[in-house]
Amino acid sequence: MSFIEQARRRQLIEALIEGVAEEGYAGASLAKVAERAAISKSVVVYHFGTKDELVEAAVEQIFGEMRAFIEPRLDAEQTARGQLRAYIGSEFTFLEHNRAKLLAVSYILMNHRDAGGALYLRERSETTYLKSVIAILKKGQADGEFRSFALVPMATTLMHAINGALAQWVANPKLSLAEYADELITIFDLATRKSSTRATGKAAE
Amino acid sequence: MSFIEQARRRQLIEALIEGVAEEGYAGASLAKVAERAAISKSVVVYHFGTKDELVEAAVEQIFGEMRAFIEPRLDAEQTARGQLRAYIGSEFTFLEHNRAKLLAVSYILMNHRDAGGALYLRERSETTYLKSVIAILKKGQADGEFRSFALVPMATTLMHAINGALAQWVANPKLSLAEYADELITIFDLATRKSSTRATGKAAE
Amino acid sequence: MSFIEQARRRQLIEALIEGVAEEGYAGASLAKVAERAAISKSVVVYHFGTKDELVEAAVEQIFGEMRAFIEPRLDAEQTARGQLRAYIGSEFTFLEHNRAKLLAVSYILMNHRDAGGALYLRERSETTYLKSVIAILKKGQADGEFRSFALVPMATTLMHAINGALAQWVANPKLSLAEYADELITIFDLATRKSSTRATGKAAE
Amino acid sequence: MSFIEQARRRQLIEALIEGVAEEGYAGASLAKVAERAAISKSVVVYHFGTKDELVEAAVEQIFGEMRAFIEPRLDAEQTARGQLRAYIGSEFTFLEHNRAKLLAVSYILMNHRDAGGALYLRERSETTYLKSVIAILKKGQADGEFRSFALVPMATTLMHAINGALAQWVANPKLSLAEYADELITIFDLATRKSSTRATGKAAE
DNA sequence: GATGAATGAGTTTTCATTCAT
DNA sequence: AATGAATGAAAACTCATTCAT
Repeated sequence: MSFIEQARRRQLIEALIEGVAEEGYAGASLAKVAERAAISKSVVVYHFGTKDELVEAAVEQIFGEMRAFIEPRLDAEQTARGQLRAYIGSEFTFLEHNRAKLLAVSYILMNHRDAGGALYLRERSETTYLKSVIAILKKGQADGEFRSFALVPMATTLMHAINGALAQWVANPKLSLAEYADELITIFDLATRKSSTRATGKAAE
Repeated sequence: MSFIEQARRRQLIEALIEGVAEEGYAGASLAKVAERAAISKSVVVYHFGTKDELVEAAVEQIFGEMRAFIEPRLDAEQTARGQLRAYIGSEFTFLEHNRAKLLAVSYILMNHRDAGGALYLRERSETTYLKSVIAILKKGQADGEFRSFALVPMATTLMHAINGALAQWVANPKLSLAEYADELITIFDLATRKSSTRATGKAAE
Repeated sequence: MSFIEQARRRQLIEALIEGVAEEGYAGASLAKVAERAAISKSVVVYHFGTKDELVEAAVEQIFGEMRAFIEPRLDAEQTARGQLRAYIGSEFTFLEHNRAKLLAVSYILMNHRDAGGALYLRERSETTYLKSVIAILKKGQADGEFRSFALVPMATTLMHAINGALAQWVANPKLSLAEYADELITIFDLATRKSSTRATGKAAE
Repeated sequence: MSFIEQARRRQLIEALIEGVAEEGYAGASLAKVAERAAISKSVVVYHFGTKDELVEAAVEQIFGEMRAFIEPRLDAEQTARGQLRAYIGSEFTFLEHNRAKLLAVSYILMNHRDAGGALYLRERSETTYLKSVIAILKKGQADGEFRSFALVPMATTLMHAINGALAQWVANPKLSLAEYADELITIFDLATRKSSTRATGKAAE
């Protein structure tokens, strides 16, 4: 892929993200993206072939960035409990610097359907992100750090809790994300730990 | 409002709900609603004046039904802890019998914007539903049942947790909602109770 | 169907026919049809739902008119030979007064494809028109009027011969259709009759 | 013209022919041709300047090949009757090995128009092919082999008869072209010969 | 020789809305 | 109370072509 092509693709994906973050999924229209990028609609088609491919490329990219940001922070932790805190913390850090991206993703996952009307991207997000949270939870149970609970509801709740933070932040931009993150860390610490365990650190304060 | 008018409105709102639940927010178009109700587009306009008014009427109605279902179940509980469990339980019971309605609401809240591009319905849902959860949490803290935590993140998390259950259920229709509800009850029981409190019953198992 | 609806459909079909006759299949575009009818594109969609339905409605109508014109003229003849002459003669008479319609049909049959890329209308024309010619030929052979020959090539040749006349007429509008018809009558008279038969009348001159 | 240039032109013309034969005139678009040839659109433009020139080059080439195939076979015959049979026979032989080419030509002749909207290629085909048939017919009449008939209708009918065979073959690929050719030979033998003439050979069987 | 990039005009279709009846 | 008719704007996409490299 040529340099100019890469630049254009990046520019168009950015335009899409901004548009969707501001206007909702309607901001993903070829016309809106082209206007934001100050080019003609056909350029978008030229570089992506299809609206769907643009949207999917954007999601892939954001997912990739998130993974690249979060994974090393998880690997730096030994305990499942530490990983859980690191997961929430790094999601929030990422969120803080990528509001538009996460907003865009959440609009797209809710609205983007293939020709058959299926929400295939939703599924992909589940399998990608849910799985990594579930892995942490499983490890915590295996290591005796976590109590026994059903994995899917806990993981789903955590992911939607972060999404809820995003929604709150959008509604109220003065919200302190750091404090919000601490609250979530405590909530999931309490929700997952073995009840006999005397919690130490923040969660027990 | 005449009887026939009421019937029509109910019919059209139902058509909208089905359409949105199946096809996403695109299912809210006048043409789709009219087709589903097997009448002409102009009838919809006649009874609601505007697409927006139809959509908003649908949301109002669903919100009303939820309130009517949940509130008495909350009032039957004395303790905040009991109310919290009742809240989650009755949300799930409602969900079980009103999948399409809640699905439709979640699509609409995410997509419906006024002429100026504002998501005003989202705000309304927050003020309505969040507030009732916050009231429970506040009472629990005042009565010494709950630990000290920030109200908004906890309430937001709970509401999005329920939304997460809906999403999981849509993706996997065989999911046991009762078990899922129990898990959530435990999670929020653990997350809210005073740490010194020795939980009894399910939550502590 | 209301009166105004019928009128619009007739008008739009007419616009389509004129457009296609003048500009080829490209003249069947919604924009061109709408412009010719001096209305907006959406009116066409309103009345036909789809471009394909408009095109197919036009073809049906023309086929119907042809059938209505030709069939009684065939029924008025007792012998196969007479029917063959009547067929050619009435096709030419029809052609003379419906140049645009037949031109349009021939463009459409050559170009109109369904979503899968199949030329389904061609097939329909074959089964409709070829069959009636084949019936005449069969009868002629059964009655001993015609020699033995393969039905499909003869029928196909006749139909394409008439199409050829249309093409010639378009290229050269001063062409005498009556004389051309006489030539074709003779050609197919000679081609079909029993070789022992002494032809009488024009064909044998 | 360099060797590589020639090769490219041949390749592109071939891609055009295949595309048009399969998809109709829409298969003649630059994008489709380029995709079929697995090169970029600009290559097509580079070698032909214009879509129209590509299309016309393709037609020229096919016409040339037909002429090269048929002419010697005509020259090998002394009598007009023999030439007529040879013409039909060699057209069919050519057709049998060049289905896509003839299909493509027939789509192009029907659809390709210049900027002014004129079907100039049609005219060219008439003057090229019709003329050679007319020459045969004229000779047959001059030599007393053929009866008196109008030249244009007979020649047009013959040419369209062959086209009809192509159409039948496309609709029904199991069709025996050899038998079909024999039928046409007989038909035009009977249609052209002097009525007193006792036909010999196949036509009179 | 070949191609990547861009474009404006064109395609069919969906949409919310207005208006007269 | 209902609806048929019409519309302009917008949607995604295709097309032939131009231009710089």
